[in-house]
Amino acid sequence: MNELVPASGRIRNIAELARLAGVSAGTVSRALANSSLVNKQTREKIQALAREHGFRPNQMAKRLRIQQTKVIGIVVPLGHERRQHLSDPFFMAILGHLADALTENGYDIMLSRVIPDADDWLERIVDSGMLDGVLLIGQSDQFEAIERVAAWYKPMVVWGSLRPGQVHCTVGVDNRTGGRLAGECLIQAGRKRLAFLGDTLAPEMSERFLGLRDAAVAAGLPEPAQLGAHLASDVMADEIAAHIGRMGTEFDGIAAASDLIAMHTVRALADHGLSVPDQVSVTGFDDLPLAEQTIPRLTTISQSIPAGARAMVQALFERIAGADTESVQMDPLLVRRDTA
Amino acid sequence: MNELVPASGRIRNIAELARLAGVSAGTVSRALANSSLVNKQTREKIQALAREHGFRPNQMAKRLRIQQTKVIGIVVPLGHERRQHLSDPFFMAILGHLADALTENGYDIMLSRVIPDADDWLERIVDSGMLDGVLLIGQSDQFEAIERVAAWYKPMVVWGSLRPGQVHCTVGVDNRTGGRLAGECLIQAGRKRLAFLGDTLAPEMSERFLGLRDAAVAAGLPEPAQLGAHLASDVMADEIAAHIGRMGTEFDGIAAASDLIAMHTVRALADHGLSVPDQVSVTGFDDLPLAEQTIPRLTTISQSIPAGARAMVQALFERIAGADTESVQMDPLLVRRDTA
DNA sequence: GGGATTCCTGCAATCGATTGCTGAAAACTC
DNA sequence: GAGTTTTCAGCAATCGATTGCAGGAATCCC
Repeated sequence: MNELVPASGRIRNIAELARLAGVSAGTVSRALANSSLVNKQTREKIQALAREHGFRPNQMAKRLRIQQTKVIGIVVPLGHERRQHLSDPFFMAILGHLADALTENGYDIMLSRVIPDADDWLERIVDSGMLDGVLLIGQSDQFEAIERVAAWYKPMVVWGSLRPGQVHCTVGVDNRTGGRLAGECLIQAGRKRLAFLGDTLAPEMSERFLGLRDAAVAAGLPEPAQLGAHLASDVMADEIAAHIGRMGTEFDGIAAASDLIAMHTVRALADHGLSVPDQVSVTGFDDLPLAEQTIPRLTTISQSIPAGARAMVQALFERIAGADTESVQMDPLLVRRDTA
Repeated sequence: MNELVPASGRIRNIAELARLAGVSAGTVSRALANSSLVNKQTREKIQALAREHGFRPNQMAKRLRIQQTKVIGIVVPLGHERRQHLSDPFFMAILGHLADALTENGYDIMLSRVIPDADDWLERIVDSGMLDGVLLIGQSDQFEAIERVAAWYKPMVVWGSLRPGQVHCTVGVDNRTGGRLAGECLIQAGRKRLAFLGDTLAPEMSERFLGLRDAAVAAGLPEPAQLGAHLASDVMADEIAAHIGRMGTEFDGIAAASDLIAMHTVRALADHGLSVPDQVSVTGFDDLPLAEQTIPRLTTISQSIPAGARAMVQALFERIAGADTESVQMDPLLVRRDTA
């Protein structure tokens, strides 16, 4: 009967299915979209045929035509940390929540871990024609590049800190206040020799340090030391161990730049026979789910990751719809547990 | 001069750039691809023009034409665990390594977290025309669905366990042996009342339990208990705490189904005044980077995640190239630390 | 200078969908 | 039964690239 259609083999496109059904491609397209423009019986016949042959229309073609990809890019710029993995737990935690919110709304996720060597890395992503919008996790040291793109590309929301006058829309916590809270907590615990453990290249991080300094200054203490620690997990542990080994009991209050750094710090202190929180107090930053499960449990500054992810997605959707959204700065919260 | 081209505004496509350069669209396409088919001077002129106007060709169109998307789907089926997040640390760890390997080879990553309610969830992903290949993390309870698709869709590699005669290509660790190693470790530590903590719905997990049972039987011990624990992090902690609270000192050797469960277990035991490893021994599974940083450090079964990720990507590339690849089963390794 | 090569460039088909427009057939109105 | 409205299917343009083929111009060879 149907010598026009390859008897075996799968149906490759809408035209083949159309021939099989004895209608035109346009009709098939409408039928599969369940459009009332095509007669109910024809519609159901075509749908049944599609099901039977396991045919599904090519999304690439659809999206090209529609000019709407239903894909959001989630991008982690690793300008200052070339060796950091995607496996950074903070990133992973927020990614999980972003993925939940986006998939619920019918969007797919394209993941890019970018090491910004070419200076148009963000333009390339944004301009690829593959994305309806972009979520950036962290500003890294790429503030300028982000500003440049934000000037003309609206559907982009960035997790990070807010600088006065910036163009791009950020969602984040007030890192300076967070740093201050950590400092105040250490000071209340009677600590006087404070240190900040973590690199300060990314703006978020340097603000946390400044907050810690604010607290120290307000309490009449000397300026805290700043000890670098990379975020790449393979070297972080060693670096922290080296710091702890070198400094001995020079510091008695350590504000870590992240929960992960704090965990490593507690571990390294234990290895040197220093007990937390009896001899040294330690605070983290992020309040990852893990922070509650370590022994001792981590005292930390909560970023409210689920709320942050929701805010990012909401702002992004508004921007995709054409609105202009303000940046969101959430309040950090001190979560007192066992390490400070 | 050029009234054909919108004086302001960005260049939207190759045709506009062609008009600007005074050549045809085809030539622009070739020039941007740096094809030697176009004269060097024209080529450079066009490239300069593209740079100047910040023009980048639309990837969607290119990929439709090329029939090659340079996108790999990474999919986590959550059949048995509807509430599990992407933030599961094991998934995140392997995702990090997969992302590294894929981006190095010029592929983008499309992330899907799927709750398989419709039974053609995998067909829909594989058939979307958006992907050159698919990596599945975990078989969940979807063995049949995966087999069905693997019968006709070659470029797919699955992290999980190997059943005799299966069609789909897996990479994973010998989970049964891993479970046995954990059991032997507990038994060597003098433990006699063993329990497995974790759900056994996914094949990987049930094999780990069977391995533990093998070890118990071989040592003449009674069959270990199996205590369910969901992988969703928000309920896991409570469930584990409840188990520990209920069982008291009924068990003295606990093989956890994952490092995360082990961490929660150690924490819950500490909350009940039970010391690890003095009173109870605990083993994990996965050997996540975290396992080394907890206090006490976790004794666990190593899955060698980096090697596994590399193997998955390599097998996938071979399959994309048309080859048929064998499943890979890696040897698990007992990593003795402080909890058993 | 004539014929053979080489070098470029443009034309038009193609990838696989969607959708505005046109008009034939069916249904309805009076 | 003529005229009007509604329903539904097909045609062809479109999204934005890539690429095989054809052929004109330039170069080379003798």
